Amino acid sequence: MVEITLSDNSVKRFAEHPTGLDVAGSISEGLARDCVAMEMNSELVDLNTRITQDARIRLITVKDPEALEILRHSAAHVMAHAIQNLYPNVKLTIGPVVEEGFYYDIDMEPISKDDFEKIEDEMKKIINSRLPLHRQLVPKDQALKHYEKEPYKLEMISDLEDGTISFYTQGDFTDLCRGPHIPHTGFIKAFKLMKVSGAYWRADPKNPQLQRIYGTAFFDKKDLKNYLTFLEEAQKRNHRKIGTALDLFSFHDEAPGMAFFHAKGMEIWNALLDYWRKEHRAAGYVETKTPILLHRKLWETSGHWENYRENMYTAVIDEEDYAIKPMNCPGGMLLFGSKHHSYKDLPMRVAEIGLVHRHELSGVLSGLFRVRAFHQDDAHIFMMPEQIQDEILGVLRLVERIYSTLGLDFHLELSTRPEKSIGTDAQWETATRGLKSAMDIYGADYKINEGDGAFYGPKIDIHIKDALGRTWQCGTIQLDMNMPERFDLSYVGRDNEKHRPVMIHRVIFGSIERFFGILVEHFAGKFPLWLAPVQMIVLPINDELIPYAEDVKQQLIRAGLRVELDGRTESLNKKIREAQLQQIPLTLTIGAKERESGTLSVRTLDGKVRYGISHERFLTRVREHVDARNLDFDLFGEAPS
RNA sequence: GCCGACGUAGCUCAGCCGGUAGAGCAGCUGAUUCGUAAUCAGCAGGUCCGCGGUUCGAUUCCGCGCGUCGGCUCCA
Repeated sequence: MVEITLSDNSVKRFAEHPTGLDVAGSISEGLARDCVAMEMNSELVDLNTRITQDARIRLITVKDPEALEILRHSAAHVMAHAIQNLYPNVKLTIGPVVEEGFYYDIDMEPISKDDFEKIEDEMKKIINSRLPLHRQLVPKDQALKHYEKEPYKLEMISDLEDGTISFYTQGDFTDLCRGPHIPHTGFIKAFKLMKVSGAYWRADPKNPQLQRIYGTAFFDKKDLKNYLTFLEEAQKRNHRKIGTALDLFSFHDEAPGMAFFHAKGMEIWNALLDYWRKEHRAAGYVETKTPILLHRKLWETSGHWENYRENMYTAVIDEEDYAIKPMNCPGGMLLFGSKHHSYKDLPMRVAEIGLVHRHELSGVLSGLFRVRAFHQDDAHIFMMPEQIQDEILGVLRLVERIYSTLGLDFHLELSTRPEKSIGTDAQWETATRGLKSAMDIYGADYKINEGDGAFYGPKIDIHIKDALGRTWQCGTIQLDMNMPERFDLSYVGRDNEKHRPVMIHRVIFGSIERFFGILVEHFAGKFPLWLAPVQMIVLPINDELIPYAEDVKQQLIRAGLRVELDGRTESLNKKIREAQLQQIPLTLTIGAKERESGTLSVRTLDGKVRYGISHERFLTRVREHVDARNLDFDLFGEAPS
C-alpha cells in the first residue's frame, strides 16, 4: 500500500502501485484527461510513472506553466520523428524548449521554409496516431550501441555519467531524453514550424553546421492563433516600418549600423531628452560632455585598449594613436580627476548624453535595436561607500518616475560577483549589500543572477515591459571598483586624508537609439501629445481659407507647439486621412464657421470630432496635457461641446 | 565574423523558361474648392545594390563584394 499526499495536502491511499494517471483518475475523469505529467517529491516525471512508495504528488495539468514546456519538448520529438521519416539519413543532435517554442538541431541538407508544409503534414500524422511516449532506462554501454550511427548522440551519451540513461519511444522513433513527456502525441493540439537557420554543433564554428528548425506548440488551437496574432501585431509595430512611414529615421549603406535621424525623429528625440533633463536636474544631476576621440594613453589607463580594442574604431592622427570612445566613463574619470574634491562635494551626480561607437559584428546589426553608433544617457555618480544605499535608491526612484511617465512597467535583477573579478571580498560585500539594501528599501521584488556581475562590480539591471508585454533590458546601475582605481581618483575626507571614491555608472534609457526604437513599437507610432513630432495639423477646407489657417498655425507655434499646415489643393477627406495615417494627435479643420466664430473643430486620433472649441480652451487643455505628459489622447472629455 | 533568405522608381511591390522593365501610392502640371479616412486627368521618374564571368544578348544564370533581414556567435 502507498500513501500519496496531494498538493492540497489531502492524502490518498492505494492498494497497488498506481501511476499518476491512476491518481488523477481517482479524483475525476476531467482531471485525468487534462493531466500531462506530475511532480513527485519535487521532481517532474511522466504521468505513467508507477508510484512505488509513499510520495508527495502534484499533478501537472494543461493549465500549469510547466505543462507547456513538457508539451513543446514532446513536440520537438515529434518534429524530429517526422523529419527522420522524410529524410532517413539525417543525424539528430539536441532539441530543447525555448521561450516561445522549441527547436531541434539536425545535421542534414539545408532546408527552407518551403519544406515546412511537408514536415508539418508528417507531424500531423504522428500526432493523430496518438502515439504513447514510453520511457525506458538503458545501461550506458547498450545506449552507445544503439546509437552506432548517430555520432552526435554518441558524443552526448559519452559525456553523461555512467549508469542508466533514459530514452523515450513513440512508435518507431526513439530519442535520448531526460523527459518528462506528455502521455501521448495527441496532446499536441496546435503547432507550427516557424523558421530555420544554421547553428553549429555545440555552438562552435569549427564544428559542422546544423539545421536549426524552430517550432511552437500549444494545448489549444486558440492559443496558437493568439500567438500568431501577437507576432503579426509585433510585425505591424516594427520600428523600421513605422520609422520609414512616419519619416523618423533611416539607414544608409554608407554608414552601416548608424542611424540618420530625420527632422521628425529629432522632434521626438528632443522632447524625450527635454524631459530627461528636467528630471535629472530635479534629482541633483549636472550635465557634462566629453570628446568622442581620445588618445590611446587614456584607453590604456582605462584598460579598453587591452580588453576592448577589437570593438573600437581607431585612428592615427599626427602619428599618434587615437580611439573613438565606446564608453563615456574614461572621459568622465578625467573630468573628476582634473580637480581636487572634498567629501563635502559628494555625492557628485554627473550626467552625459554621450555618443559612443562600437564596432559590432555585421551579422548582429538590427534596425535601431542593435547599432554601431549610439547615445547613452549616461551618468557617473561619485560617492563615499556609506552613500551607496541612498544613491542607488535615488537612481531607482528616478528610473521609476521616468518609466512610469512613458507607461512602462519594469522589474529589477541583481547580478553578483563573477568568478573572474577584481577587488577584495570586503569591497564586494559592501557593494553588494549596498545594492540589496537599496532595493529592499525601494520595496520591489528582484531576481538575483549569481555570478552575472561585471568583473569590476555588482549591478542592477532594469527590465521594462512594453505595450505588447515584451521585456527589454534598458536601464542598468553598475558599481565600479575598477575605474576609480585605474585613474587614481580621490577625495579629501573629514580626516584630511585622501580616499578612493566609489563610483557607479548608470543609464536609464541605455542606448537612446534603441530606446527610441522600443518607444516606436510600444506606442505603435501613436506617440502621446508631448512626444509627437507633429502635435497638430491645420487643414483649411478650401484655398480661400489658407491665410486664416496660416494665422491659426502661427498662433499655435508661438504658443510653443509643433504645428503643420496642409495647404495643398486636395480634398478635405484626403488631408484628414493622411493626417490620421501620420498619427498626428490633433487635426484642426478650418472652415468658414471656425473663422466666423473664432473656434476650432478638433479631431483626435480615435476619430472623434469636437466642434466649437474656443482657442483659449484649446490652448489651455493642450498645455495642461503636454505639461503633465499624459499618455491618453482624449483631451476634451466625453461630451462634445 | 558564420549560415540562410533577400536587394527592381522616394515608399510598397509585380516581372514564368535570359531578348536592356511595370503597377499603386508619393512627386510635378492642369481641372475641381470640397465639412471629417483616398476627386479626376495628364506628365515625369529606374547605373534593376556594385564589380567580374558565361552568352550574340544578363534585372534574370554563375562567382566575388557591399547592404538588409532571420538565426548562430559575441556582448565591459
